[in-house]
Amino acid sequence: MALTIYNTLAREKQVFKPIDPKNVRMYVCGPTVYDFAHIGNARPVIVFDVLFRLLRHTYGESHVTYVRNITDVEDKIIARAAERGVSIRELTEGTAKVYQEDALALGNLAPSIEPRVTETMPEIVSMILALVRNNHAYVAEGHVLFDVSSDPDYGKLSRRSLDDMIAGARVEVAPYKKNPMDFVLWKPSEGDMPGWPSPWGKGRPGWHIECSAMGEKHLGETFDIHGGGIDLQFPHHENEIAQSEGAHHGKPIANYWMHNGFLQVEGEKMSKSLGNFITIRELLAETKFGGQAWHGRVLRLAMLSTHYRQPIDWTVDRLLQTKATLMEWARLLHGARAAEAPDGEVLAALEDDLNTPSAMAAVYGLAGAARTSEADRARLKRTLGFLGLYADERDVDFAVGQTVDAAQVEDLIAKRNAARKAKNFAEADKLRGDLTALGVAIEDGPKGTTWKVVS
RNA sequence: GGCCACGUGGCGGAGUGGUUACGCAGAGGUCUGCAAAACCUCGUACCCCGGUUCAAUUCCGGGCGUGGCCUCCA
Repeated sequence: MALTIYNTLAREKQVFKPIDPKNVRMYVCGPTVYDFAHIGNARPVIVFDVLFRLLRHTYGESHVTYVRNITDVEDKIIARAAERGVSIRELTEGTAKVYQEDALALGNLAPSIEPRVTETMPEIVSMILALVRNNHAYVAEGHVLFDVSSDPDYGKLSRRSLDDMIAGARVEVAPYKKNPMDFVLWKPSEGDMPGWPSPWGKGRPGWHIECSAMGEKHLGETFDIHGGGIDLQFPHHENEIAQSEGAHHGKPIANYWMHNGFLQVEGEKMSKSLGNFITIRELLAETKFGGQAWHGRVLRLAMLSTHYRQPIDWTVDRLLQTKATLMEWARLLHGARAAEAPDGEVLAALEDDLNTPSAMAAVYGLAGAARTSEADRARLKRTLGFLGLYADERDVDFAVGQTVDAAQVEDLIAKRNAARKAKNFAEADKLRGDLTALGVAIEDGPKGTTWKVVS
């Protein structure tokens, strides 16, 4: 079966045809590193990691290039660094490191390239020069602005017309703009603000140009897939298209645009003012959400349980259910060997525009078969590994931060079994109650009593 | 105000113009000292109102609800 992708540009599912099967190229907008990433930021990272894995499987591991940038120049970074009294570099390096650790903990592969804006200045400046040369940009009061009226296709991704945008605009229009929708490519930096030399004086790039420049630098003028959150569709991606295609004489920047849906927390928009703002780090290492810390793979599977284009509601309930599922699989797979290839049904579901819920249905079927068949166990292990959902964890590993005293548990079990032998069932049941209170469930099997930590 | 998504059984969540996934929870059963695990059985749901159609949850229109973008938030 062929991979199909919902292309935002066309508003329909299309069969994916790479420009060069020997080098399939994907760009995904990464974080602006001024603060820890929140759980909403994790969605595109996980979703496009699954796509990365699928592409690697289809075209070969060495034939896919995945670029996910780190934006380390931005006004919010400048403000935050000043606020904390640290250097910009300290702030961005520290935040980027946490981001990479978080991404890894969520079971993601590292992208092929993680470029930084600070390392892309020459390319940014030369792209702006090209835009000025092609009459798509103009200089005004030390700024360089993109002239939207020069681009008849402006608005093609978000399907808005310039007229609509201007009518609905509530933006304060800078006096030096020719058109209210014109956006900044380069702006002046004064005093000790971070700045780089340019033909227009010391300055720094505007918000959108960095992605255009990094895409071109690492993937060429036209690449296959561009991904990101739906909220970036306008203006960020629209402007990326305008810039890259303006600089490249109309050559498309990407053939397929993919957008993941928004995330809500317990039915509400996540926001600092509502007090439900939650970072990946807090979910992994603190007990702020749902009273416990969560294993990264729990967060990953929870994210993949909804199709990427649907809105997702991030709830404690969902995490509890997901965790139980993963613990079950981990118990089932302990000691299993991995098969050669992931399950065909799962792959087929993923090839249908990354239908992860449908893929999970196939996984459940496999898990059922795996209870009695060693071959299916092997296949399940390989498939979950492929999805980034299993790497030989034990079930207890998913119960993050819930430590139990194994010696105490064994002792209680021994006492209970003694009571059972003596047919003192009232005492046996009391001891079981004690174990339950410790968060331990027991099973009397033919080979004796086993126990496990439960959520 | 303008533009755009989404609304499925108790919960989560695919999908489809007519045979209605899958997971969790729940009910009954086999089993068990009691349980658990395992296994078997059980759920005809698709926001509202019109329209198209032999037939709509699925297509079209309107309404309501939720959310997104237009305020450099993925």
